Amino acid sequence: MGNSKLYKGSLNTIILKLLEKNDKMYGYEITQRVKELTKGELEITEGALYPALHKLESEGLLDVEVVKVDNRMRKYYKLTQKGTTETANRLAELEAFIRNMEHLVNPKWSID
Amino acid sequence: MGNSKLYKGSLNTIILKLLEKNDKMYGYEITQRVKELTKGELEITEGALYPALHKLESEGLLDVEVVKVDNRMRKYYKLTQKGTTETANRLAELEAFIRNMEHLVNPKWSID
DNA sequence: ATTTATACATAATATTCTTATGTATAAAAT
DNA sequence: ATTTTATACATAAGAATATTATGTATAAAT
Repeated sequence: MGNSKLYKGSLNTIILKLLEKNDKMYGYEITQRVKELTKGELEITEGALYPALHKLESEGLLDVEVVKVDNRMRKYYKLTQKGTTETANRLAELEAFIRNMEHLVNPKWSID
Repeated sequence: MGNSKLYKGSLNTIILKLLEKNDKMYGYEITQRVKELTKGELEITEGALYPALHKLESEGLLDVEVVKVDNRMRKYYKLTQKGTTETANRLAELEAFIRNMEHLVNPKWSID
């Protein structure tokens, strides 16, 4: 993903959040949406995305529905109930992460 | 590091930033400082920290100075000139990352 | 005397991602 | 007409980064 190593570990959270907002999406759509939302700065690679989707499905966080559009396959993913709960948890973790990084990188208070 | 997977990839940036602020630090000190600054939420493991410090040193971003205090060894690390430059780059990347994650997770504008 | 804290280190394993490769159809460009 | 680009999925080999487990050694606290 992208050029920066910082995204490592955040792909699942990104996928879950997009599905929370958009009800159902397919893989290729996710890559394009992320590109748009980050103005081209974040490009999800297929080698990361598809295994991630499969894993989230196997964990019971996503349901899949295969559809044929213009003679091409699409696999639409949507959050399960468990997935919706887990998304809230992941988002809380993300916010905690960002708060912590801000403390470390731009501390408003300091013990020095 | 911690419980969340999100920190994967950010350890180097954290180390560099702490050294930018504190001139020189030793490994154990870094683990304790991070723990304090995050109110215990982020605990750097030694198995991640020491290899990271060695790598940053081998890349020429850190200089090391071995000191004996109370008959115990300490390896003090500090930024090289190259390390100072690289720290600025990494911090800019971190800020870009956080902006992008905010766009993805809490978009102020939306194309939907 | 034992445990906890300080202080370093590395090996085996797990996780996550990149890069490369593969299949297949539709649309656009040459 | 043919080649390239876009759409749409997938997986395997390898790199990068972290966890867990283990090891050495000294000082302080229980």
